[in-house]
Amino acid sequence: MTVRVRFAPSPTGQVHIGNIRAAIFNWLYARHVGGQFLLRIEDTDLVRSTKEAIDTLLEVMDWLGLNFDENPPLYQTSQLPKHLAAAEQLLAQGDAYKDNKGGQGEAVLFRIPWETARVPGVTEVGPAEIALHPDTPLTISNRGVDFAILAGKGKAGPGGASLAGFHNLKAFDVQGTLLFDLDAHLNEVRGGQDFTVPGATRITFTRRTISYDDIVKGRMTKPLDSIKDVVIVRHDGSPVFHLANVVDDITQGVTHIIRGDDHVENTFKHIMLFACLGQTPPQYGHLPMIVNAQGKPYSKRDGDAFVGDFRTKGFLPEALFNYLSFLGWAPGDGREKMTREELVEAFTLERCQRGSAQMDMTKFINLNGLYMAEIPETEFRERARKWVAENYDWGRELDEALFTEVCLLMHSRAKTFGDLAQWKHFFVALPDYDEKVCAKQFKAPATDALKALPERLQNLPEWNAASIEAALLDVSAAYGVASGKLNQPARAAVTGTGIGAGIFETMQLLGRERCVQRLQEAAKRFPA
RNA sequence: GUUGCCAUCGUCUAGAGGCCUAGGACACCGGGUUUUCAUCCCGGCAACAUGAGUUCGAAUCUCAUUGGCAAUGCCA
Repeated sequence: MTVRVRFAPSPTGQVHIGNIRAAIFNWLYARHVGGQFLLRIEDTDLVRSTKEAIDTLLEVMDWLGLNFDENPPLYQTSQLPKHLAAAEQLLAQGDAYKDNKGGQGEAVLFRIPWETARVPGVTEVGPAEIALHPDTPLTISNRGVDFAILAGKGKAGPGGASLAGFHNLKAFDVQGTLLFDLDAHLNEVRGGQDFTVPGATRITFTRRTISYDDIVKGRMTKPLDSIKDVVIVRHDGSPVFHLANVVDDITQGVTHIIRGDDHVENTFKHIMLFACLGQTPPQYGHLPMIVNAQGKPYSKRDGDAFVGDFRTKGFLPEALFNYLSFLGWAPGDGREKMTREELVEAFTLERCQRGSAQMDMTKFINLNGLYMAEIPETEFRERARKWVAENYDWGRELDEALFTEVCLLMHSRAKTFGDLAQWKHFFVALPDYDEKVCAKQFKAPATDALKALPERLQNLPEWNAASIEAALLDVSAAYGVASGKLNQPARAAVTGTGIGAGIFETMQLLGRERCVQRLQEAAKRFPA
């Protein structure tokens, strides 16, 4: 059977790296096994879903090269009739019921099945017992068992779950007297009669669990007495995520569901939904969350981790793709910088991490720098040219020959295209002087040497890096500045900063006139 | 509260009982590449959450504790 996986975002804002990482892993898995990668837009939240969000999502996926099969994607809103039909089917089968649970009107609830022969992975584990808080009466009905548990320090805690969780339920009071025996009233309860049992302090029942094998986390188990019936259609008639999600996965023939850790609890309900709809549940794999510097999973409110932001900051899509692939996964052979093809080749869900991973911007910037360095010179120049034209005032029109030279000189120093903002001084009359750097550099005896430099430069017979260096050395000697110690002051005066390419080459590129002009300007602005 | 999941250097990770006095990468510190920055090279710092057990032997297995996260919605 062909593997079919999907990425199912809800277009209610920007996509953050947690979401897109799930998309990347799905994509990688599909491409690795030669399966299909599907896109489904879960736009059922009509209030918050926007066209813009869908557009940015598509744009970001395209930018990252996350091509999906079966275009156009499936829009969840288009599936409404199928969702409702599924709810009808469940209702007709007795697997769902209507109830005015929240007092807002009648909703449809999926009933955790009492008979579980249809559901894979359900096993009886044996007798269980729960201590109850006596202030809240125990209620038993076809909609579930409800009670307050006796928590630490005699406090009451919320308890209860679906009726299916409590086979052979018996309730006792503090003396041990049997107050209620579900087996004796089973038909009445399942027929719709409610029972209230005040004064119960202890219940016993046969515990059953549902388990499945998670591709990344291993065998997962949850007791049925911790699962409540779930609303699948709201009082206003709109289907809820659980229903829509499962029905769409059936429609799209999804075989493997790879998603974030936060969905593990839902999985048990979804498996039962699949089973009650007559389908074999797909395979599940739950990815660890990506957390921020505070250790919290990224949310739409984090602002900083939107995928689109990395693009506008000048990061390379292949670097982001590579970096995100390594959050929660590693090939195990020490490789870290891998091409998309290598990643597809090496990727397996079995090697996914189980614990959450924190994004480290520094490491990402470093990796991006590696990718930047590797761009061939001509291509780099074209991309850089485009970048400055689109992002900076000074970049729209500039000396093209000079730009080519600057690229050659500065390429290795650019970790992201965003770093190109520092190239500004090459293309404008005066640099933006960094006050702190200048204050540090402009001190005697360097200042005097600096003042003498313009004249010296004017008279240089040749203008090249070697002659400039000689001139600096000369002036240094004349004013008692140690050899080489004039370089940084000169850099500050000419470029405004303390960092950059070799100062002689930089000055050569800038040209004699501008160097002289800037040296004089610096002397004026920062009289020592 | 309850249930579930997770736990190796600051961060991402390697590690599936002896190959581990725990390896790599980023960051950091020091040095070198004709004294900035970047690149490159060399060196250094730095971790198995804690406690019991199983075993001849445990980062690896078991249990407990602690901590983190998640779920517990008519959000998705």
